[in-house]
Amino acid sequence: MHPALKKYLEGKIILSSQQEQLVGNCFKPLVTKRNQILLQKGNTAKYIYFVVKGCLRVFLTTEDGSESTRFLIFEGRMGTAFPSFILQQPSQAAIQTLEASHLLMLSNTDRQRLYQEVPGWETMDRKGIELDYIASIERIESFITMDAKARYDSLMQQHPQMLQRLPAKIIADYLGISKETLSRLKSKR
Amino acid sequence: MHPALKKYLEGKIILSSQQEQLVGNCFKPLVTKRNQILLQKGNTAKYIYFVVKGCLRVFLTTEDGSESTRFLIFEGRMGTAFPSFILQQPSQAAIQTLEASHLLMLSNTDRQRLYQEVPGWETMDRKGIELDYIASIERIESFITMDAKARYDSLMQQHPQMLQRLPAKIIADYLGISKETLSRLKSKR
DNA sequence: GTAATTTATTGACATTTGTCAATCTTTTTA
DNA sequence: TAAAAAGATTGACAAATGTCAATAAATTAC
Repeated sequence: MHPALKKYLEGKIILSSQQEQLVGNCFKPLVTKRNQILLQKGNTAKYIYFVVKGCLRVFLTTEDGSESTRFLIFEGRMGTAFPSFILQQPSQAAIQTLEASHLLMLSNTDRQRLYQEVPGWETMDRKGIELDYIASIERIESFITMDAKARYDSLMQQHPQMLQRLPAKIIADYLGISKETLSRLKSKR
Repeated sequence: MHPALKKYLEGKIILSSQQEQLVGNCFKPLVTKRNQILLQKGNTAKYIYFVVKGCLRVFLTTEDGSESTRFLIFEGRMGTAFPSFILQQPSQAAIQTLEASHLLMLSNTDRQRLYQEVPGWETMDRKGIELDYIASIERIESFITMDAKARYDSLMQQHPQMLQRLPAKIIADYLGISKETLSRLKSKR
């Protein structure tokens, strides 16, 4: 098993060496360049990605060519185009790497297999989904209760590394604002 | 077991009569009036609510007294102040009934008990959480990609009953807009 | 290393949305 | 049923944010 995945699982679940091997085999390594498309809009998401190194972006594209970032996934985290992956339906969103990345891919079938063959895996996974869901609830609240400036400040406080690492236009559409507005917010202290 | 709950579980899980009794006992009935507070902001959510009849509102209050609706929960659905319930931390949000309601309450400890004693319960619950999470992702997307009018039209199409049943000001803050703006959107075609 | 491309900033202006206040309507309660 | 409370609408105006265009800066690719 990849040491980064092992670290991720530490404290979340205890695996026998046999189980560890099974889990390790289910996560297939993938090394990508920057700006590589992992999932095209319209295709069905087959994998969840664990990010060992690099960064993924799940984003929407509209008819007129504009893009909106639904999620960003950094080192030590898992993610995918969740609705498509769970419902096994064509994805509204696409997935791309924002940096050269090292990934571990878990297929939907292997995911089911882990549920069945590794006691405790489903509980661990459920708890992970619960936390992701909570994060998304908090993001919804940020849209309901905060203006653009407040959302930016909040992001700056919670994920300062995001701002340094990613182009501002990605941050802007993650926040749901135009890149010009973000640029002005930054200078406006 | 309450017939509404039985109907909810139908097709999701198969229970022995003994298990059915256990589940039925875990969900405690509660009859409320309109505008009754089920959870105060600052308290920790102890229950998930299944709505047999009526409607719940999970909402945020700010210092200046304004309110924002985080979630609305109608008949045949379950919900609570999710972050507080899962993390067992003081809730940012409060819960109130918007109508006289019939509820079934599941405590956190009984929830754990069902996980342990009813095979398949956790799987069913996980799938429910996945769907709720998907719904919240779609709501995030609505904030990133749509303006107020588009969000209103979308809600009107997906949940027309909500608009008829609830005061417009509740709808407005669910959409993240002022009640005046909503009022204008409605007349504007 | 330089050209090409992408990204960021800034200004001018348009549009959307919010706020406040007044009034009208509906619903609730006594 | 009448009074009171809550909710909805509308106008006037302010504030926030978007759009378009020009330019500057940074990054990427050859």
